[in-house]
Amino acid sequence: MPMEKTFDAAAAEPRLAAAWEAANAFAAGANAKPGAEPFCIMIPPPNVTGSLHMGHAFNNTLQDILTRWHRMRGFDTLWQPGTDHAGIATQMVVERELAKSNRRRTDFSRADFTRLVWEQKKKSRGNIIGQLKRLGASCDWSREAFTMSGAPGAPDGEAGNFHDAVIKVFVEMYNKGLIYRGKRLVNWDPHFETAISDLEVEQVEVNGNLWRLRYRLADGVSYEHPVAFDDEGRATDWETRDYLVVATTRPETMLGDTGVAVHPDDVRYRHLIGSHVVMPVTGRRIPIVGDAYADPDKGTGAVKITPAHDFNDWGVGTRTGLRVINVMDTRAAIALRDNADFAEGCPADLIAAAIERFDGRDRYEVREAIVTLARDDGWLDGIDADRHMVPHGDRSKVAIEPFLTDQWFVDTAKIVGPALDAVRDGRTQILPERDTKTYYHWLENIEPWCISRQLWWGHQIPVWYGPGVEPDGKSDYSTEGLKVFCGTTFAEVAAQARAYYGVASVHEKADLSAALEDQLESFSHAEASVSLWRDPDVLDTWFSSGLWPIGTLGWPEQTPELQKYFPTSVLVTGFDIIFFWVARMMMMQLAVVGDIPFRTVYVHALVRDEKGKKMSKSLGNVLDPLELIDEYGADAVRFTLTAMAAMGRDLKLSTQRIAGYRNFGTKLWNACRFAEMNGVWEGHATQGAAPQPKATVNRWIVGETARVREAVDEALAQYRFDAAANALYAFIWGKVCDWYVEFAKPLFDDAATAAETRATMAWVLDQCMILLHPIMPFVTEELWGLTGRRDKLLVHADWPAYGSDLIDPAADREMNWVIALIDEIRSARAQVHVPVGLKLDMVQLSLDEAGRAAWMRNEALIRRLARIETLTEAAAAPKGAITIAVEGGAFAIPLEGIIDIAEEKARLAKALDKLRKDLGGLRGRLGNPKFVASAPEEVVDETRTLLEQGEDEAAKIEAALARLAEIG
RNA sequence: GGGCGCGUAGCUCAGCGGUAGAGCACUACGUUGACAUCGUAGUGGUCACAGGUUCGAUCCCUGUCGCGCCCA
Repeated sequence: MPMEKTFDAAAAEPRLAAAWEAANAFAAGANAKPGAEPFCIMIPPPNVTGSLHMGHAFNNTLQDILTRWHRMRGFDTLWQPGTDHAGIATQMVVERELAKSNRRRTDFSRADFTRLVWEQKKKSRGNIIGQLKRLGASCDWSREAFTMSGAPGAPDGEAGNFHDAVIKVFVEMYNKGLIYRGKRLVNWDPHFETAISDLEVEQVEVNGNLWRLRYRLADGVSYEHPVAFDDEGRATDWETRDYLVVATTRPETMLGDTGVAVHPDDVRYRHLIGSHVVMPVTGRRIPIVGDAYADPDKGTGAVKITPAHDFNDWGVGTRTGLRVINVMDTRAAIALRDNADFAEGCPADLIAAAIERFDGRDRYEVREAIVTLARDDGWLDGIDADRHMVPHGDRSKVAIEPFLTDQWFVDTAKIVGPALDAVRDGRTQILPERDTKTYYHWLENIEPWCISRQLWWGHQIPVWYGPGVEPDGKSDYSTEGLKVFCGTTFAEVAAQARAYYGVASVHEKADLSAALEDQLESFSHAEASVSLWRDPDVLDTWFSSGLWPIGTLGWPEQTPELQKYFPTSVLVTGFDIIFFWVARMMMMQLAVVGDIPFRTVYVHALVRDEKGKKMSKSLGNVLDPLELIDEYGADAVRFTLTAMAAMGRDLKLSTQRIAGYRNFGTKLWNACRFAEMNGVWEGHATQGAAPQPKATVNRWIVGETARVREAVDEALAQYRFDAAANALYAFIWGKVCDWYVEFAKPLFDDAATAAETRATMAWVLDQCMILLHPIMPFVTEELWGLTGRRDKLLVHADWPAYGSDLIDPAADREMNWVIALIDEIRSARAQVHVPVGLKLDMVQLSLDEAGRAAWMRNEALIRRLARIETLTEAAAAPKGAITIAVEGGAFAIPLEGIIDIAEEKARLAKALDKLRKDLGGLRGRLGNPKFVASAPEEVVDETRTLLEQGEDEAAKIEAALARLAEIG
């Protein structure tokens, strides 16, 4: 059945994908040569509930190119797929679902809720995986991993040991002192009611106010505040104040103020350091402290200090010994009732009034209320509009609160060293190189990593608490006094506890109160026992995905895959997760197994819309890769992303561009169709070696093929995906289709050349399919199947290794001359408006030896492509002819009566003008003795040659012009 | 404020010490034995600006201007 005119991507893609799957084509080690070197890529696991966006499409296209390329080259290749359980994101999906029927997470038991999330996981997993498959991602799908596989409560079909790996790492790091628990100010997300890490906080610039509040000085103190200044900034007038004005963007936090800071060198205030103010509302007496954090140029120079609700204030409080008063609950509502810290040191009536007024209300409501109160009571000094940064949760999009809680931290300072060294000494290479700076900068200034999350979906922290034992033998159940047991299972922990407490039996209880209850009961038992309860928190998602390289390969089991594929070869990822993921994988792999996770990290940029805007749902400029695949085919989308993947640069995607590359696929398709019509594929089977044709044209295209193979390999070896794509585009369209296919037409008519041309064309087109396959897998696989008897699918075809040995320099020169001649004739014809279809006679005025030989050998195709009827020799050009000057010769085409003499004059004059300009430059250089002396010899030689050729050509054009002048 | 980039044809971008390229867009012509998802020919650039290094600078260095991004 003859080929269709175009490739039907929509129909072919599922069929081809099924064929690959049936052949197990992507399995680890498939198509590996004996003793092959391993090549392994770990997919950056998408969120299990996610769907494919343009960034994924880009990221996975690049990985697939590398994977397919290596697999075809016979490497022992593994592209490891999987998904991430994505703690907050996934829990959010389920909670949103529940909210539709007015239910909350807390309406369920933890186990029941977790079961719902597992169900959601099962339901959504297929989405993203199916979408990756539609892109053509050649992952070993039989090895699909999940960051929570094997976790307690995991349903059937979720076997695996990733959970074991995560727990084991936590326990080991805890035992080595790399993980600790601490009461610290953390970023608290009031929406999800959990701590988050620094990285999950986004700074958002918002329009707000700077409110100035008057805090009354205690003990009758007053001071002179400067109010007028001379030109040099010296105070010239003062007023007496018995209050201090502080400026704040967050008035509501004044309820937790425990100090006012001024700069120790600030002449306005420094004498007040050590004095006190009495707070409005609460009547609390708080000190004025000196600290360099107070910037004399910002606000009023005096800043209220709330150590419990601001990171900077926490620092000031720590340095100057201020109290810490927490006035908010986990949802960022003001919490004053039964708040002993708050009540301490304040008059009871004021406390009662404050509770009445503010307790239980949202932070923003209280802000309004405080400002109103301040205005009414006369301690609002003023309001200035102020634009400032407010930290927001990257998932919840609500303003985060610095919040004082007990959390678990990785002591990153202790494990950062090896991760820095590995990049510094080149064991791991980050590309583009500038991203190493980003990596260094972050790691060199690394902060402790808060890894506990107050969520239910995730790896529960393997820590159990029991009572502390005081010197007098009493049990201590206070938060600070608890004894921590860390182990991979309760049995392990129970053994530790039995030894620690010297008791025979240890029970596990749900929480502290259940444990206490049990403990009280145990007094009535004969046997001494202790009850422990597990830390309810789960680990940051990135803690587990930080173990992705070893975890997916089966660690802690010493699997053959781990032996073979670790350290992995390349990580392909976006720059936005260098900190989240890349740096942490480096630190953790080095800390846990003492080796780098990957040898190369290829960092790519962002996919933007065609105007350069970040794609976002709210802007409505999101291009959905799946819709694009539906419309243009996966190959077109892939090729577009590849061609635009200049290292480290954002790519602006337009559908026009995708359509252009879809056309490129069609172009190759039709070249193959042309071949089919000319019997090229009759009896064709994959050739092991390149053909050795005799005709110059065929020898030339074989050499060009060898060139592009080298270019593609070199480009891919350097991760220059764009260069690989462009080299193939230029070769297939610009060389094979534009010239070779055209040249072949007359060759097919000649019995002497037909056979070898068929063989050559078959080979060349095979090479096109092979070389293009990593970027455009579908159309090439389809063509491969349609065009010959094949032992293997194209996905497993042997990648060629031939090189410049196939280039025949003589054929190269000759074909370049032929192409230049055809170009010249076509250009001349078009410019003097000779109808395209008209066949003309041509006169050869002069031609050197090489030119004559070239003409002889290629006459048929020159005549055909330049539309020349006959060639005769003559010493001089006939009247009314156009002149064609080429290297080594000149031709004329008589066009008397057909062309406009003036037009031909103009054409030649223009050509001559450009030529003279070029020659002027060349002469100028050669005339400069310093150039001849200093420039490399080959550059000087080349310049001389160019000059000679140019002068020769100019002479011919001048002669032609002179002739035209005679005619008038 | 600190850091990293980027300013090349109308647009999107390659190039990078030897005198400027691609795709798209645009103009004219055209169904010549694959392809109109096409062909042929063409228009279009003091390579942001100013200095410096060099025989020679779009490319290297310095500064200026403009635009992004990241971290505070």
